[in-house]
Amino acid sequence: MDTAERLDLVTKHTTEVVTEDELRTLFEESDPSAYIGYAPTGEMHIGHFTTMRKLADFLRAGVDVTVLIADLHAHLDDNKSPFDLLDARSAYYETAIEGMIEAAGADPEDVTFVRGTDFQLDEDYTLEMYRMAAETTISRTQRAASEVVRESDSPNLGGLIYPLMQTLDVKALDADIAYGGVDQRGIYMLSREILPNHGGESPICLFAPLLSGLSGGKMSASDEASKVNLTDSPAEVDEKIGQAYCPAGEVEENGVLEYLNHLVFPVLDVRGESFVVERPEEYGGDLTYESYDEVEADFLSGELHPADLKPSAAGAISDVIDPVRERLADEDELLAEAYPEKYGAE
RNA sequence: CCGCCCUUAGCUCAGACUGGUAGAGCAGUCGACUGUAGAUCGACUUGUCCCCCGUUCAAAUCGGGGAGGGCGGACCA
Repeated sequence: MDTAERLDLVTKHTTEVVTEDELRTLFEESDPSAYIGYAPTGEMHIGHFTTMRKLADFLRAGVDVTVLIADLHAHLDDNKSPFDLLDARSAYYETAIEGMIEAAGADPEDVTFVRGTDFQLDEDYTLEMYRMAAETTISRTQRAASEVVRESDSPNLGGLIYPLMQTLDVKALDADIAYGGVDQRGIYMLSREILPNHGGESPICLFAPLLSGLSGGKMSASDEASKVNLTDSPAEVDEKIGQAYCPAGEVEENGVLEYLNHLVFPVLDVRGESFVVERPEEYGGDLTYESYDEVEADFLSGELHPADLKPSAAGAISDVIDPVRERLADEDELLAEAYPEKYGAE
């Protein structure tokens, strides 16, 4: 695979590359390494899946991939995970992520998993963190973390340490590329700015798009109707997609189309399958699509009506999610221990 | 260590001074209209009033104690 192909594979379905020149140089000079970090907080959903699916592209392009389960970060961010549940949630995240990588057509064995507490308590790391804390202003740190850390009138100190640690993670994991959703942009721009002053190099950044909520607007992790969960049954997926905001002929904030674009088609692509819309004869009969662009074109022209698209899209989404759901169902103690108040015994 | 303020529906808050067992907006649910959803109309639902004790015929409301959160002062050899 030549450099142009690798670049294409690595950058497609991203919203921004900082910077493309640096990335090209990186591929010409070496086999790069990339990392993505996840703080094990709430349950994983389809947004995580679209971001994670790209790891399959990285692996195919010969990029060394590390997934960081950022357990300390999960507690630092407004105590989103209780301290004594960090291990259980980390275990759940790891299994769910392995399932997503496998469902995306890659081998989870090819990915290196690391937990935050494996290295974030080391003396070198800690010492450098104190230096950073001394040399970085509160407002700069707040701005960096504003899209990631929970907003509050009385923010905790943990939310300010959060982006500093994330910056040090880049160096500790020896990652050339920092990958994540665009919500991470603020933090990694801070990293690019200050990491060179702390013994590291500015990471090259790749950002994945965030999916719109199914009710229109931003997806909210706490609003069940705005997203599909990895544990949703086909019936629940049908229900949620059926209720989704999906104006005919509009692409803006259209979650159904975004799911197809960023998750369903990339996976069908790897499997060599096409997307079939079952449609009553009354409206013209079934349609078969080989690419997302064809779907979007028909949707924009009015040829493809939302009421026909939705059930087929829901079915395709369920298919893609299914392996992950089954994996989690087989190991139901993972969810029970990670979220005892929801899945716990009795 | 001291002082002041806050805690009421899923969310933001009103009601407290002048006790009579609770309200608004948003959210949510259900219909109508659309070959989906939304928007728009129409209807509806929503509560250990932070906890305990006390006063009273009656406490979200008054008194005492406690918990959680916020702000300030003091201390600064």
